[in-house]
Amino acid sequence: MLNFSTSEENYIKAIFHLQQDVGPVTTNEVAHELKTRPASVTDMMKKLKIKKLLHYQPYQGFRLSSEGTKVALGIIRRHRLWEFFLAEKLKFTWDEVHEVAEDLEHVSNKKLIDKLDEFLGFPRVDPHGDPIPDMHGKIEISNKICLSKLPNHTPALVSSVSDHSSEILELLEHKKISLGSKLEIKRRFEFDNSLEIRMGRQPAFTISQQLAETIFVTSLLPLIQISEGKRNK
Amino acid sequence: MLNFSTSEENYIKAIFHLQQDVGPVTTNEVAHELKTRPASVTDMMKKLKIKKLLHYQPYQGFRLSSEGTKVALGIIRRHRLWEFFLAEKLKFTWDEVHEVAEDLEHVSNKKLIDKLDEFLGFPRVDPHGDPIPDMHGKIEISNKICLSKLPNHTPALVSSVSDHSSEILELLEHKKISLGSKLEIKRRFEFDNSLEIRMGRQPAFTISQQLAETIFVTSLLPLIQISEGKRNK
DNA sequence: AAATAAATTTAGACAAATCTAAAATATTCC
DNA sequence: GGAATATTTTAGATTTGTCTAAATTTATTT
Repeated sequence: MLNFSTSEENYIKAIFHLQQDVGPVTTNEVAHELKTRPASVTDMMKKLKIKKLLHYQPYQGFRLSSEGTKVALGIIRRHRLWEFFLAEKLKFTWDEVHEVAEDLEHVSNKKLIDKLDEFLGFPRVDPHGDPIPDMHGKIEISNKICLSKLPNHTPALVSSVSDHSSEILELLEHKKISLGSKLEIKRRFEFDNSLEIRMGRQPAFTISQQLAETIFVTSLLPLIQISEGKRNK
Repeated sequence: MLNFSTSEENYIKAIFHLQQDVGPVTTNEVAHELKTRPASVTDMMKKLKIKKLLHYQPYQGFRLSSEGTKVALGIIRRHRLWEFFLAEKLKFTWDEVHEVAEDLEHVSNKKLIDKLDEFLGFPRVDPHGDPIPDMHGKIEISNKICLSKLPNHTPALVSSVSDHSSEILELLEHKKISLGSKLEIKRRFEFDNSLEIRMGRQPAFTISQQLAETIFVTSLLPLIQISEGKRNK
């Protein structure tokens, strides 16, 4: 595996993350994500295309190639292992780890990362609950669903949180929700889409729509797959 | 404290190390140390002079300013803490740590480094026996002397080794010499400047001039200061 | 299906860090 | 002390990654 510049790595990572949600990634999306200009994105896309890391036709958006995906998973592995290290060993709080890991992830010494992985006990998820790719680039795909889509009266475990800010951390700590918490929805309020939640034997409490949309859970019961109509055409 | 580019940091660090030995540092010395061209060094020196990190007059060589020294000590602190981490926690061997630390040292998040320091138990020296500056930039100055200058029959502790290669590691392991080993010189041979060494109750053995010159020791007895004539004029 | 708006790309410029080749300065040696 | 040599600096080019402004392509509206 070749080496890439910090800048190239940031583009690859951004595209990987943007790809998760939708189909092909657009110039503007990447520019917004990386706080750079669309023209700079175009320049870099040409470079990454030449290096065969992505598929790209002018004006058509881009998709990582399989090689590009491998590279992205390597970067994400490094990022998440460092996040785990920072939280677990150095006692950083949840909201602080991301920024530091942004720098550490670009140190791309394979032996370093594999030994770090071993030192940490081969953790499966980072402090936000996101899965850590293994040394071969394999990543766990879990059955996470957004809490706002969990059916009522269905016990589930909190498995990740998609916002990493100190503000959400403050709220989650106040409500004593953390990764692994078991909860279920008792009731949904139509007015503001807030949810009444039950955790263990504690009294029920409500959480806002915004919060419910950032929490992801794994159901403890098999869920009936709700069809979302046609998949991507 | 401002931030500096990886390249600027490498120049600052090189000058700091080269300064240790002699007086002002020359363009060629830095170029050689950093495997770059003299013209590149001159360019960077102008930049660092403007940033007040060093004193420099064309053709006169350079010296770090007190600000530049502070920056250098920060880089060295990061480098040596990471080396300690790699050796102690990730079980890297002695000769492997330097290269990886060369990359990690440029991640300059103060909180990261101070928490790493704490996690490691505030180590005083890195795996080669070189002192680690503390969070205020204070560095221990020890009374190390080169083993080749230790008087005969004077017990001393091995306190650092100035070569970090796998070749010297192999030799030191074979002779069972490590940091903290107590030894004394029994006899010197004029022919090749080899030394007969005694470690504990083991049988004496000899070491070459080359090896003696890379090992530094702290005498367990106060040594008479040998005058070296005039200091720097 | 034009006209307008939005997104994307191109063209050209710039800063950082490097290089080569030539010029300037210091040093060494007879 | 002056010629030869070594060192250092300058001048100008190159690469990477960025930018602005203008041109091009695609999408949206009426």
